[in-house]
Amino acid sequence: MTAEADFSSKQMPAVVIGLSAVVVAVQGHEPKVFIVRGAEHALAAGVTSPNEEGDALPFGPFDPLQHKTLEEGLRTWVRDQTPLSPGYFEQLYTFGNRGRYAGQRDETKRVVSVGYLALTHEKPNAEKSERVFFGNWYDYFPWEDWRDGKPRILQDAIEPGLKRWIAAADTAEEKEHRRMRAQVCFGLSDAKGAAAAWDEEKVLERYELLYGANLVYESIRDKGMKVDYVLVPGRSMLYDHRRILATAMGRLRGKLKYRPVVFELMAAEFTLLNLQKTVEAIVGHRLHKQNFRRLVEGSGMVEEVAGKKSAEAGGRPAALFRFRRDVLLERSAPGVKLSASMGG
Amino acid sequence: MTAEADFSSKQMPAVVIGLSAVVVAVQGHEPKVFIVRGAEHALAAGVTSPNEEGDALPFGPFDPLQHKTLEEGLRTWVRDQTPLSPGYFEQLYTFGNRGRYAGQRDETKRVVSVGYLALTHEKPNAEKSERVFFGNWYDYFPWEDWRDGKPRILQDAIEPGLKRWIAAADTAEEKEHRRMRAQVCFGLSDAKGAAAAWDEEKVLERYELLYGANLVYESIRDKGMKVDYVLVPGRSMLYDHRRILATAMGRLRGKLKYRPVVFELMAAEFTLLNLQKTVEAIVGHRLHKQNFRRLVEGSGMVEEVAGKKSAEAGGRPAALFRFRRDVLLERSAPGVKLSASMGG
DNA sequence: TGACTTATGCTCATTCTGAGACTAAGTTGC
DNA sequence: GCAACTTAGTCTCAGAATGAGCATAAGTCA
Repeated sequence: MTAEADFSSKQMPAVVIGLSAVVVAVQGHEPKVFIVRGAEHALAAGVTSPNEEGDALPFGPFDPLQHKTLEEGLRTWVRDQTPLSPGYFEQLYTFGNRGRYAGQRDETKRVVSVGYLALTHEKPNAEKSERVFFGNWYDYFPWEDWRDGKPRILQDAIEPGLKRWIAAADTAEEKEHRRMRAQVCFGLSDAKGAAAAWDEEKVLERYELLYGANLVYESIRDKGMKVDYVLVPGRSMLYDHRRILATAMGRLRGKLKYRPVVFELMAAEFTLLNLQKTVEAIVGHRLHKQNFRRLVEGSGMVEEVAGKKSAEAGGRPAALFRFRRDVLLERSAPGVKLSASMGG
Repeated sequence: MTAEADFSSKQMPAVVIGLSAVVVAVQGHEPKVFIVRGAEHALAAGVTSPNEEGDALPFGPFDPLQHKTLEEGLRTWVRDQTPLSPGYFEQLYTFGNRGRYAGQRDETKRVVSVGYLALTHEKPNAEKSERVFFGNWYDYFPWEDWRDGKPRILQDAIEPGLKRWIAAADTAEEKEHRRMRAQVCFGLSDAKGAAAAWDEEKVLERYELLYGANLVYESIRDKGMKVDYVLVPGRSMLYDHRRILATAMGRLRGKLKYRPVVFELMAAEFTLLNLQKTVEAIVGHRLHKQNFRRLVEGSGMVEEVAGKKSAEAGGRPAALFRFRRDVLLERSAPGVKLSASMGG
């Protein structure tokens, strides 16, 4: 036991801190992430080879001289790279794995990336182009959307892929270990046929499992492998950005349940169905309408607005509600409790 | 909107990543943190002036050449600086505030610190010395221990201090803002006398408020101030380590409720009272015994062991239980639900 | 006007909680 | 050996929260 921590030694290699933002909005009942696409961006970042192209999150390096805090640095990059001004920021996680930052050939310049979650309300007319746009987050994680029942991709691609991976284990012990992980993450039924439940918050765990099983593009890319089988469908991202997105999705799905963060995604006034659809978009499954209403109204987090709304599809016009901002300052503001319900 | 992220520019100042560990154990029904004390340690770290001395967490810099991941680096430092081998690690938060790393005079060498939480079970005979020991975490946060009712320190020091701070606001608006924050964090009663609830998870928010109100030593130290009033009692720590500890306490208090992490703090076999006292030590308030038992037994997380125990104080011997490790692999393993109860 | 759509109110059985009474099985003092 | 005390463990009970569904209200559309 020797304490020889030494911050001052000259031989400590420089570390660059990368800041990435998962900027989330819900448009047309679909969860969206702000995406920056293209080789220019990658080139500007100086960490990829020129022939790499793909989707990325808004990101940039932390500059200790300019930015007083990490979050301030992040806000600067978001301001520079997006037309948005999210009202909510939250730090997610700091990733420092070697080899997880594709294109980074120079090992002496290690990038550690700090991921942030930002929430905003943007109407669908927000700036759109080939290079910069809001992408549906289920394009990157098709297996996470259970709103119309269990996604096909699970039977069609993931379960076979995982079974192949399990079978390829060297030892019986390793095989059992893989089986367990698959069961916990994806609810794969075990030997006895007992299927585990799907936990919608385990987004990162599932992605990491697919990465470890070489079933997503990033694992192939990072390890420089060639594969002769078909990868699991779903868009990939540059660097470790899909992992950061997975972290954001899991975190947001969890946070929703105990903090009133949904309202950051809503317009100033909204109907309860609107609110429900937004929550459903995030958590990826449907809710029981009447109970959702009871919960939200009973929580005291919203107040009714005088006018009515009808522009929606034909049907009885819904009452408009507004978030009571002051509850943020009251007791520990609760979230939106939710319980699965596959039926409408 | 310009994307000019540039990771490769030479002028980007070097950033050193500091890794700090909050290693928690519960001994004799008291929550403990592993502390490294002394000027040598601070000197070795090269970031403080020689005349500074105080309590610190085990910590050290992240070395990108040696450590494959941040967590691996942290484990190395914990191994080197403590006699422990915690079974549970979790990343807490990454702090990058300028001026929050005391003694750091050289602004070009900015330290960003990544805090980790580690849990371990250690009997009270673990290595003890003046320099390296387990300290009661309520020594650093006396106002967080409500096990014997509301701590005196709140009326005696904190509430007067906060009132002074509120009164010292420049504008009426700022005054109201301060009042609100104090109310939310500390349950200070508002103008109408309505007292808000105490949320045991808001440990960090409370510490930050005291820091901002210049009521703890660290705020005075970091800003180089002189004060003519008495600070709120409670041990301080070097650097931003008390803030990291606060983060750990809040996180652990929250996590306890939805993940079975308490068991990391327990011996292999334990009585239910034992388990309850451990939970109480962490969350800082008492629980209803019968209901706690009902919950734990009903959760299926523990199984009874054949033998009985009696070594405890005189009374009926309690049954011994053991954590069912396999539940970690089952569905989303639940935590220990708990509800306040001031009575035994 | 009738079919259809969405909003909103209400009921009901079940489970979960918080609180407490009560019984069981040891130890300690005399 | 017995009274007094201490901790363990069972059981009850009322009220709140939850999950599911029925019924009615208030619009649109053809």
